[in-house]
Amino acid sequence: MSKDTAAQSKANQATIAYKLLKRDIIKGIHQPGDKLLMSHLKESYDIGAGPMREALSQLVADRLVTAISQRGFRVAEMSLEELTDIYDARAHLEALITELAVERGDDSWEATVLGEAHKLSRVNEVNSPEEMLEVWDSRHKSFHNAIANGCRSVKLLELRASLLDQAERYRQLWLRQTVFSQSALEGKRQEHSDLVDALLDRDKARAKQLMYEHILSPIPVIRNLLP
Amino acid sequence: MSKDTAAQSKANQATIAYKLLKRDIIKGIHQPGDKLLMSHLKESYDIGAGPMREALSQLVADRLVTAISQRGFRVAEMSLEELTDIYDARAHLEALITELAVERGDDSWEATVLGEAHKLSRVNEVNSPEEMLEVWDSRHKSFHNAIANGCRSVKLLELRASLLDQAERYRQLWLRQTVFSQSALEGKRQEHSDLVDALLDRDKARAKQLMYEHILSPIPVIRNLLP
DNA sequence: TTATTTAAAAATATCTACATTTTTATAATT
DNA sequence: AATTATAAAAATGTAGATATTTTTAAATAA
Repeated sequence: MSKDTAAQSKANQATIAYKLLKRDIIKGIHQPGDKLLMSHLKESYDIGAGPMREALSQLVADRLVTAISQRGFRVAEMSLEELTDIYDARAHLEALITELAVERGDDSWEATVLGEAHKLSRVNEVNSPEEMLEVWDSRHKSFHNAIANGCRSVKLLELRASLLDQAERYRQLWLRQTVFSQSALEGKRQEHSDLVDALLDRDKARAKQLMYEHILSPIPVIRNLLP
Repeated sequence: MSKDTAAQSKANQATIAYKLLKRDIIKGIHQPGDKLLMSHLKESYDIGAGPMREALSQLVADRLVTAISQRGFRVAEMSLEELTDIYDARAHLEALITELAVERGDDSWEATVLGEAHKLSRVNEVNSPEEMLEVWDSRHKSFHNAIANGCRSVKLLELRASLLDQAERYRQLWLRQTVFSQSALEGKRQEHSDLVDALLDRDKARAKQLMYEHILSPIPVIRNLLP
């Protein structure tokens, strides 16, 4: 039995429910503002009320769910204000982390970044559009993670992960538009290439600026798609 | 009945336990690494296992508690590595937020900062040393919050609050040393005064740099006191 | 003897089923 | 229409059952 399977089989009900519910909220199966009825959740995820509440509290900490005492839980709303706020924060934080990565990253960091950039530029041998979406997104994330990891700050990376989670529902809107448009995809390719150049040149200011703009670039697309 | 009292009386068991346990961990009543035995917690906080687990999961999200499935909960360890990591992240984040506050803060922000700075400089009419500690800490926090609020970014302020929570056990070590030393207190007074000058001058670079150094300054003190 | 293995017992964590409290929806009344 | 009473639904909490881990002690091997 693999390590993951073993870990999964040991995971408690609350953890399992947390992962499933988080995935379903990001997928949009539970829409923003939806009431998360305990009786419904218990049935859907085949779990008792106790562990279910535990999972819900964790999602409240993640800001994907809101709670009102004695009145239950709802999927967190999405709004233009929040979109702007999250992306502003992400852009500034990612720019900071990029700056630190250029300062602190070593040779093996450079190598990893280069490798991930290459993999991302070669997303071709896929069968379905759905697979394309999945593969590109996964490699895009790996590429950006590789850059960020250079900052060597556990806490900054945790804050970054928290903002990424909060941005994920908005990102999903942008992702389809981008991956299924040759011109948009080519634009991203160019941005990533410029970014890698600045990183390898150890040009802190330029890398920081490029990353700031790169993070903010999806906003107009998302703004149009927001319900 | 006041709004607060009403909210408190309506709060559920998990929320009450969360607040109490968090306070006790920060106070050091539960020491780093301590096992948080469910039977003991249930008795201490007079609560069932369900809500207690809910409170514990939230503290895991706050990084004040660690959990291992089927093996329960422990108070998160403290370490020199974590001290360095948290304060590095705090310094960079607070510097960023200060920069944004100088850019984005309006007249009423300036006024509030000035007002809080004044209150902090006038911590005198106190009876006991313990009260001194409490009042100075509270006003010091209000002063820094006032500065940070100028950045107008809900999400960055949330990330800041999260790091503050994680730093709190380390900060407590520094606080006593500082508040009970006339020279240390005078040093802080000077730093705050310089900071306010830079903010009101709208000198972004200087304010950012001063804040960065101000946040890092407690590290040597804490390092000496760390068990 | 000392160390290691095994098996049973105890302690502990976790979950489920049910009980209680609170909110919400509906109907009746003013 | 607004208010109150009533019933249904829902959230929250409790107690005890179940499963897992840890401890203990005995047995075996080095």
